[in-house]
Amino acid sequence: MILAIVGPTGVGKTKLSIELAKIYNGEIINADSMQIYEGLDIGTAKATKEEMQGIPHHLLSIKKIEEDYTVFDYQKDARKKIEEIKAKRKIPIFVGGTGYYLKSALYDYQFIEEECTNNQKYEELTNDELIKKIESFEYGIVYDKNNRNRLTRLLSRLENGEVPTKNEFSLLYDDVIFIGLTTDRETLYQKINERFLNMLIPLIDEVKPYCIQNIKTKPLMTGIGYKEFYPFFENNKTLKDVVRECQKNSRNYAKRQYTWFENQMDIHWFNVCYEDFSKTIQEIVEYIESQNKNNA
RNA sequence: GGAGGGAUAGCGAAGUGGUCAAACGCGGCAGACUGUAAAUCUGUUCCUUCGGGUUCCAUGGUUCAAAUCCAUGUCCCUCCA
Repeated sequence: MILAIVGPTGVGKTKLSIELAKIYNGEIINADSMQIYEGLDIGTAKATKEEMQGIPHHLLSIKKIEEDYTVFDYQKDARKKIEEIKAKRKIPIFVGGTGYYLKSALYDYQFIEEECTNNQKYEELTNDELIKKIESFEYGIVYDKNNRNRLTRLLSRLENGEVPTKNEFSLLYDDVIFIGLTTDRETLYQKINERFLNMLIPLIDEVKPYCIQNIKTKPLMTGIGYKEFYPFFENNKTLKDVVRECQKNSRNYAKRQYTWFENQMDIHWFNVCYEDFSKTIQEIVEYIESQNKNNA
């Protein structure tokens, strides 16, 4: 059995994962693209040592903020972790909000080995020129004409000799149980706003050194709760505005996560009972049991 | 008390007689996703039974035609006393 706990930011995935790990003798594999990085702890709401309660956590804080890490790396790392944990006769429990990472690990995504991923050679080209080059391959590919990131990546793949395939994926493992944690939108947004306010003071301590030293590596420039602080320390924005922006970005992110999970994966959703979390756990355990019975 | 300026969709803001259900930005909602994914990109945003219907502070007027012109009123801002 492999458990995969998904859901939008701020619903309570971490808490659930640790409870389930205790019940099923599991080890947790992080599926959050930002928690991969060391030094991004508060803003990514990483589980603390105390919260982990001795449960082993994998792929957490494994990279330095100046290191690159992509789905390609994640897929390899995650699959290796599955084998390692299974070999110990323990249960791998994926937890995280990065749907793409999770899907790449558990479904049959195939990434071609490449020398490096520098797309700098395309910097000079306009989108139209990129498109022209893409079309010259005559694969009849559907592309996002304004999405520069994806155009350069697509062209890079094509020039690397890759032949595009259909976008349908199937599960690599037949014993994965997907558990989605959710709540109504209003409650979620309220939770997100509150959670950010509660982490604000320690978060400022965490981000400040990066801002002051003007360190702008990829994770710092993409992570919500990090990138927004740079203008504040340059005195171009008030703290109030930064807070509002972080909360808004988190809310928008949560929405995008729903879009992914609902349309890219087959998730069984559970409404969280915040008054009595044990009820939620109970409900999920029952579901897991029923799934195991079906599989047996 | 006197002189000006303004009131436009959830918000900000264009528009100054017809091509205006009204640019654009923000916010909201929905979607896409094969190496940046907490990223990047797309669509949509007065109501609608998709035929239409009702809008640009209010009322009245001019005109074939008004968000746009005129009158009065209400509220807001600036300046003079």
